[in-house]
Parts: sequence; C-alpha cells; structure tokens
Amino acid sequence: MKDTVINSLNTIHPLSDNLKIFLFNNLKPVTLHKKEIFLKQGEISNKVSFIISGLLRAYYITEEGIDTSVWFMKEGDISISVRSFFERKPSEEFIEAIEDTVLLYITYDELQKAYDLFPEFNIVGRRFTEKYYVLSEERLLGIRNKKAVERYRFLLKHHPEILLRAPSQYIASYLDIDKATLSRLKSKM
Amino acid sequence: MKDTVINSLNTIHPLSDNLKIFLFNNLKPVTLHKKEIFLKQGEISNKVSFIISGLLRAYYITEEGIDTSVWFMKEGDISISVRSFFERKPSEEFIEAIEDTVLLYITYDELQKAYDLFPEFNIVGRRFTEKYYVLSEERLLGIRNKKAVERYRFLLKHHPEILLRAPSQYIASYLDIDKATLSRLKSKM
DNA sequence: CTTTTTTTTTGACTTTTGTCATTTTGTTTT
DNA sequence: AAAACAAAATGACAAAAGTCAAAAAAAAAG
Repeated sequence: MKDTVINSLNTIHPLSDNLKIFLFNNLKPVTLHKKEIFLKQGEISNKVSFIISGLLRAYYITEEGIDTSVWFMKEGDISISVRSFFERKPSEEFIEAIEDTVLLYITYDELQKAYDLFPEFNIVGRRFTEKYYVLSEERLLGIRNKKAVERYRFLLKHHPEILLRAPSQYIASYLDIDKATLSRLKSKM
Repeated sequence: MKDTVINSLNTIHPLSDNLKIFLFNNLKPVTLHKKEIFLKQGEISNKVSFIISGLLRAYYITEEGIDTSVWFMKEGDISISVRSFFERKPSEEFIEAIEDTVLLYITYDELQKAYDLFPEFNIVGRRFTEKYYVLSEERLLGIRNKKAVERYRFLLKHHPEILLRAPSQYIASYLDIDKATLSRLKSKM
C-alpha cells in the first residue's frame, strides 16, 4: 500500500533510498466509514492524503445553509484542501466519505521536513502541484459551461465514474443545478 | 525591471548569484499594444510572463463562436496558460492585451534549464505554483456563486480594479452574465 | 473637435432554471 | 422481510436570467 504510493512518486523523479524510508515511516493509514467527516470547516488542513480506495467529497455550507459540493476524490487521487493546506488557514470546506475509504496521509510538518531534508523532493512537489493545478483548471472550464446540460455532459465525458458513484443531490450541487432540474435532464437522455 | 522580478523571487527562497545571473540573462521584455494578441488558441504556451505594467485578458471562443473571458492579469501578476504550458499541449485560450502592457518572460526551455542547473530553484517553482493554484481555487469559489449579483459582489470585493479597468462585456462573460443583465445589475447598486 | 465606430443601457418578451408539494423509488435498520 | 427513513422523480407555478432591437453614451479615428 505504502509502496504503491512511493513508487508512483518515484516515477515523477527518482527518490533516494533515505527519502523512500522517510516517506515509508511518515505515511499513516486512515479508514473512514461512509458519511464520516475527514476535515471540518474551520479546521486547518494538516494532511495530504493518497486515496487507496473509496470516494470522498469536498463541500461547503453557504451562508444560507446550503450544502454545495466542490469536488469528488476517488482511489488514486489525492485529497487536499488546497487553500487551507498551503496557506495554513481555516478551511472553508468539509471533506467527508461518500463510500468507505482507505487513505494514506502525510502531515504538513512532515512534508516540509521532507522538502528540507531531501531537496530533490521539491522537484516531485513542484510537478505534483503543477499536475493538480492543471486538473483544477480543467474542472473550472467544465463548470463554466453556460447551460446545465453542457455542464452535465462535460462531467459525463471527463468523469463518468463520479456520475455513477455519487448521489444525485451531490452531483446537482456540484453542477450548480437544482436536483429537480438534474432529474429532468437525466430523464431526457 | 528585471531586478524587481528577481528580488521578488528571492524573497520566496534566497537565490544564488549564478541563478540570479541566469535569470537576468533569460528574462526577455515584450511590449504589447492594446488589443494585441500574446497567445493564440491552438498554440503551445512557451512562456511564463511577469507583468510589469498593463492588463491582459485570457479568453476562449466557444463552439458557437462566443467570446468568453477566463481571467484578467495585471501588473505584478504572472501570465501563463496553465494547461498548455505545463502539459505542453495546444492552448484552448487566447491571451490579449486590454491595455498597453509591458512584461518580462522566460521560456519553458530556459525555465526547465533553471530547474536542472539550480536545484534550489525547484523550491521557488513549487511555492510559486502553490500560490497560483490557491488563487485559481479562490476564483473558482467566486464563480460558483449561484446568483449573478453574488458573483458580481465577489469580484467587486476581491478584485475591484478589474471592474474599473476591464470593459463591461468582458466582465459580463467572465461572470457568466449577459451584458444586458450586468448593466441592469450595476444600475441597481 | 466632428464624425464614425464601438460599447453600454434600456424596454418588451422568451427561455431556462428554481421552488414547493407530493408521489414514487431506493436504502438502512431492526 | 417489514418498517422507517432518505433520496429521486414529477407536476404546477414563480423567479431569474437571456434574447432581440433600438436608443444613448463613450471611445476611437480622421
């Protein structure tokens, strides 16, 4: 489990043996049950997590108390509350498990230690950040589609699994469509 | 001009003298007149640019031929076509000058050379990417507001200068509001 | 500084999406 | 497997935003 994560990092840039050992010692497993909350709004996100299996959802509660999904993360993905983690400030979002989920995390402090002790790890960190930045911009592009159907089609094309695995109400709020509208939209397709 | 850029990089992480010299030699100036296009859709973005003065707009043309603004970049900001630059593939977006603009760029190849020759520069690259990633997520949050007024208010709060400097039609397409609706919305405030 | 062109504003009307209430279907839990 | 609960679908109506056309204002060009 840990080896899979370490190997995938190794393909980005070869890691020294000591770095591999450091990572092995600092990757900690967590198991979340369905509906369990992994990060609360207001907490500072202290972990980068590699999802081994399962499905997570990031969401926030608006001032009017409306639950709004921001994104879904599944096995193979990384879970991180970007703004909170990098800027060390309280998270605006919650992260919860939609399915039972297993993940490996490394804390913010240990990650910084890795960057300090193993300077070449900064290459990995940079590439990783670039990759997730690109993915975030891609999502933004999909969300920017004017019509509800187009946003739905974009998600269907790029992330069909999510449509199958996440409850419609979450999909609806992610796409910024009322759940009734989404329901009608699906029945027409 | 170059020194300003180099100093701002230096505050992120101290740069060696050789690295400073390398950057000095590889930062190239460009002047764009209003309406001039800096990056065309379909081209691979080869530059990271530090904007010294002026205002740029990133936009794309939809399948239906509609001009849609993606973001605005002003003096002090960086201009980069994220997906194209990092993934080395044709850009989906155009970048053009809204005002006369002066910038300093470094090419993709020279940047990679900097990462290779000066490993500590990866720290700067990583931090920089993190910062812009965070800003991108912030914009996404603003765009996700359900109602037109809320999206407008978010932009007003976080980037009032843009509202003053960019033509309404571009603001409207950025906010995903019809220009007529935006006009009405402004008159009510 | 006038003329021409582009952008913005405004009005009347249409379309899209949201809201609320109710029924149907699906999921947990005992 | 039945009861209890939660989620999804559907109909009738309301609200928000879009479209089109024309006038007014602003910016660019001569």
